[in-house]
Amino acid sequence: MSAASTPDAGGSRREQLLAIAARLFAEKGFTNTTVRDIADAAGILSGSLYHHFDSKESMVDEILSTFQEGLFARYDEILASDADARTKLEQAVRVSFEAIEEHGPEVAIFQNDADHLVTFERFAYLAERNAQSRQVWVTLLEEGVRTGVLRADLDVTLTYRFIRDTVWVAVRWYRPGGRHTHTEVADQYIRILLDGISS
Amino acid sequence: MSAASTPDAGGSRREQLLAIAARLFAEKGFTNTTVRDIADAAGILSGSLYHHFDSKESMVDEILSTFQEGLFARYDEILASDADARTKLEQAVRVSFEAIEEHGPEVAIFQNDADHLVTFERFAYLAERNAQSRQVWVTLLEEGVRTGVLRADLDVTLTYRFIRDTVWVAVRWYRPGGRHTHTEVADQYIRILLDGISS
DNA sequence: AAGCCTACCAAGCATTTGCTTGGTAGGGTG
DNA sequence: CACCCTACCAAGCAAATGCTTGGTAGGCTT
Repeated sequence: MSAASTPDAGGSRREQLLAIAARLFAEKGFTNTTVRDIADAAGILSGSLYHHFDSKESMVDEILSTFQEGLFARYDEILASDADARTKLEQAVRVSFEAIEEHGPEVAIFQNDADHLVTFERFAYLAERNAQSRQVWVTLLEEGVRTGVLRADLDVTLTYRFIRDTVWVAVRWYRPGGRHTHTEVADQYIRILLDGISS
Repeated sequence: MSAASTPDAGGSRREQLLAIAARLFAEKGFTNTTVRDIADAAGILSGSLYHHFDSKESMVDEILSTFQEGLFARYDEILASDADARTKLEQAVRVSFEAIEEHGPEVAIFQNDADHLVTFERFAYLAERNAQSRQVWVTLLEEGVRTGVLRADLDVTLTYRFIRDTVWVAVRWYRPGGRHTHTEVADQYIRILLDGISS
């Protein structure tokens, strides 16, 4: 096999630059990160970025769409499985914390900048993904209520919002290699979500 | 009483401009809101803002410090009361959702821009307030575990993060006058937090 | 009537921003 | 050896940005 097209161990130059950009976008926000910031971090001049990408927008576009494609493929797997609602709910939570572990910058960008980006036609798919995500959680919650594993008096919409927000906002403080693994965090979160903190 | 200094029903001109700025900062972020945006929304030219304020920074400074002063006064009241830990925890949650109801823009600004602002010396007090907030929740949780109203195996630090994030992130979707009052949202949240969603 | 204060306008300046243009060095291929 | 491709540099442009400066209109006080 010829390694001519991707000579670097860390992926193609294009992928390296996207990883650098993702980290900066996550740290400082999309609009607050300049193309000069990205170029400096990569050790090149800002103009040189335009050899690889059309625009700053196309960078964040590729970062987000690639990430979401992978994430929703995993959600779909869970939805399609024949486990009970409680198990599927747990799996969805675990997959989310796994995404924070493996794709922290992408999650952070989506959390911080999606509202702004979605106002451009180019990023309309972000709104669709949002609706899709809502569908995943609401479906699982309703199935849980119907099969009796969740409280019958649950406000499904409100609960969906609590779960969505709590899971993803963890990207603000979770750091790989820190005091807890993402699996431990997911376990604790699932315990609180299902059984509460009361004794 | 002379009404010479505050002729307007909606507060002084200064306060009006701060309210306009707060709304825009919350919507688009601090750095992504220009002084021309604020001036346009107020119906004046951007230069005229500098008759009222030293800088864009001093606007967000006044917005955040005023808000936090009021919020932490309420937390202190709760901490000083002689109710049991569970009641105090509930009260702290209710006060937080009340803040979202009454000071949505301020909460949103703190959530979205505090990380960035705190890198300037001028906003060092934001980090202190953060530590203070942590102290409030951790104190209540530890008291709850000690007095037996909360599970003995609770990871207090992790639980604190879950509560803090879940409560404040609600500012992203909660809208006054919407389908639920802030009191109803607080009730549902407390129920989930304490008892879980499991049947 | 004189002076002062509040609230604003009109114009512009220095810097930063995303992006463009024309060019070059090095390596592989026919 | 001629050709081409990838990856970059050097220089700069138009627009946007925070903020400054000098001035004006209207009301209140003395």
